[in-house]
Amino acid sequence: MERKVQTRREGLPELPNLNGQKPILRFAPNPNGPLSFGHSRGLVINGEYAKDLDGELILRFDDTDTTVKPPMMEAYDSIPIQQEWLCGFPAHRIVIASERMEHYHEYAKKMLDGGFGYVCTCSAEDFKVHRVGMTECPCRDNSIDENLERWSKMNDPKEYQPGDAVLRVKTDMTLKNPALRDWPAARIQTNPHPRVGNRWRVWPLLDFQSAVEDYLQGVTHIIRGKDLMDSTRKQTLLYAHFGWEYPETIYWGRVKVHEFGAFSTSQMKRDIAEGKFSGWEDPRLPTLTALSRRGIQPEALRAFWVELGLTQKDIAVPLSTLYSHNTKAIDIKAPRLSFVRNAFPVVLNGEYPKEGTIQSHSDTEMPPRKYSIDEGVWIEKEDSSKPIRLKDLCDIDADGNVESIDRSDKRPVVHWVAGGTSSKLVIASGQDLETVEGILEDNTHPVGTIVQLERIGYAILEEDGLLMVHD
RNA sequence: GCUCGUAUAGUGUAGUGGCCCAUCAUGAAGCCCUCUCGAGGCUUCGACCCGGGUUCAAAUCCCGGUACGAGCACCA
Repeated sequence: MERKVQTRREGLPELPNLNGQKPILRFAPNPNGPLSFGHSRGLVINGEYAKDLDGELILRFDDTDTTVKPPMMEAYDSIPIQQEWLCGFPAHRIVIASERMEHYHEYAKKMLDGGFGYVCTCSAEDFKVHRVGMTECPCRDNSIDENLERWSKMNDPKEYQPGDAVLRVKTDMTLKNPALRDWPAARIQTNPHPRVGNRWRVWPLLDFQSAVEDYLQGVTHIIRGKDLMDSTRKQTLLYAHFGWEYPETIYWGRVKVHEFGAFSTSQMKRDIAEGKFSGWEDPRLPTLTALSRRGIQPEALRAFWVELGLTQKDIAVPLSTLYSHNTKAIDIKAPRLSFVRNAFPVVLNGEYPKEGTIQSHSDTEMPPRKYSIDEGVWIEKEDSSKPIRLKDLCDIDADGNVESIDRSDKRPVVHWVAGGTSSKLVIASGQDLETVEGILEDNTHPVGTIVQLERIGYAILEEDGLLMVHD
């Protein structure tokens, strides 16, 4: 009996409603800090589609909030670098929202002119009562002229102050979903923006700014977290007012990586300021710079996210899944090296080759490593005082007497160092930084080389020691 | 409370009515190879949330239940 082999879809699912067009995708972080692991999903998914379908990836800085999550100037420079590192190509366009404010103002005014927006002077608390009670606020029925006048008052420093008035999109106060009822589109902020200072007073909120910008840029597909589902619905209502067609939208669910815990950009910023972490590159942090420093390869990150796919399911994945992809990326080019922790000296008695070479990598043609022994070697304390096989050298008994050059039995094979240099291996485990002292085999690999420490795992050579990649 | 969404092995994932006693990866266990607890090869383990309905036929469609998650900000 023959059974047909089931066809399994490889990679990302097909993009819906492509209709032969090249997709225009975007990834829009808030530049209030460097990119982190969480951002990498959006970058990878949007980037892979843009690359595979010969479309375009827009990198957009949604930096219209100067109060709650104010922008950080260095992020404007670091984010494009991190984006290119991760995606493997630079974004086709970079859009900075704070420099396109005149467009948002233009469409805000069109909204008022068209009678589908209004300036609301109710307090947030008062409006909440209307939202919950499905009642209309008094500002809703004001004339277009009244609204235009109030709009200019919002923009006038001598008139409305922050909190006095917001611009709202007129939807329907009896909509089933409370989130959609006359949602806010813009508000007054007087904190200076790091890029454009106090040039603007009325700033758009995400749902409005993003919607207008997606339209202006001709975005065809929006792929984002399902927490933004209501954003889509709000923006679709706005698009209907303008007579635009909303892009195809796809969502992914929440991802929890247990080892990373709950890091937020603002929390990390505080912890770094308090000295809890050494900086954005601290190997304990889930930032892209830290991951890169720790030897995580961009292709591993890409394979990881593509494999998780685009389901709306909430998932929890262990970091070991990412590590498994990373091993595939680094093993083939990682030279082997010995690092002896808790070094214990063993004097060798008997005949054995005092000089020789050992393979650097059993599956590649890497130049072999040389060793030279005076009278003994270092082994790990845990391996001492029992018969062992010194890897690639000889069998010895518990006292260091050489028993055989060839492997004679199934005794454990142990790594060792002759000479060597004392070094340290730093291991980031959760919130802790563990340092292990040891002796590293002499080598000429440059800083930044990812090596495999035999019987320990992968590590990256740094100026002052070794940083554990993963095992 | 209201609204929206999701539910396949330990963890992820494929699968849109019959090729499914369910795919692939990861994980665990074991074997082979290898002078690493690495890499590679092989074997084994292990799942369609529950209850109804539609149908000749349901993991797949419909309805309830349950669980989990998200939104209801003058944050993104």
